[in-house]
Amino acid sequence: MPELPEVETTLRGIEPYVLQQRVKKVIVRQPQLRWPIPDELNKQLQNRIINKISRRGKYILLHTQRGAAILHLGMSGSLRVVDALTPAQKHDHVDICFTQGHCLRLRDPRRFGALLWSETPEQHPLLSPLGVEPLSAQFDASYLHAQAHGRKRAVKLFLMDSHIVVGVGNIYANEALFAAGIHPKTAAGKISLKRYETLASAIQSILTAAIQQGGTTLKDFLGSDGKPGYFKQQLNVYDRADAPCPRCTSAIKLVKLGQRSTYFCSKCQR
DNA sequence: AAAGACACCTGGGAGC
DNA sequence: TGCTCCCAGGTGTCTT
Repeated sequence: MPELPEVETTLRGIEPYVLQQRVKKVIVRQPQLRWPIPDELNKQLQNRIINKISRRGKYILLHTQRGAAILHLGMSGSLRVVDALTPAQKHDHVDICFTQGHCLRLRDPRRFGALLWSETPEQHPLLSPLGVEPLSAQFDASYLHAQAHGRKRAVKLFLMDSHIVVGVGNIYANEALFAAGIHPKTAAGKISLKRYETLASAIQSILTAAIQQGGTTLKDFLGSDGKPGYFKQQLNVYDRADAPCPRCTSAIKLVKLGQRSTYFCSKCQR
């Protein structure tokens, strides 16, 4: 479900309700997410203050003075801030309740998300191998070009590999390659530095624009305020198989790459 | 070392 | 109406 813009939208939405709040208790209704929610989570968070909230890739971190909860929304996860008395609905798996009477509620129908605890989150095995942030200064054409050296895999899969760059999921990988005029099956290692310049800036401008619009709502993504994202209106290729290419009007093609739907214009993307 | 397939899980829509 | 099948915004892990 969420890619980087949706996670960032979620984070910004919940931040005012979470920062500097003291945790009263954690209610776990369904601990079986991608990995079991650790038993110690309530013990670690109870009576502690969330003094910082951050994002690394698609992970959201709720920091306390001595450790952090690590949260991932998977394909279908969402976070809402609700009054603690609001009845939990199906798939509302976890509440992090605060002393002020509200709580942060995690809903995740498919349960591909995760909620973990680490005293040293930056060294956590899920986080430490992650690649660069696409909106950071380290992400540029020469980084991509260097990482791609000698690689034969399709550039789209290369872009979606979180060990290279985080946060670029299926929607934005498709859109960025369209914007850059690069065919998604091109071997990552045979793309020139020049073309990586176009691609890197396309990724950054698309992610930035999507964040500004509150993310992309396909069917069920809602920001923590319950509003959808509006970026879907600007998707040029994603989910538009057979529709006319906005640039040249020829039909958008759909193929599978790494079992993921891949949309592109065979005329505009070479 | 790198690439590819598979796994986890539920719900929605298409087609019959 | 109801069944079956396919698809979905992610990503760690196992196999080649």
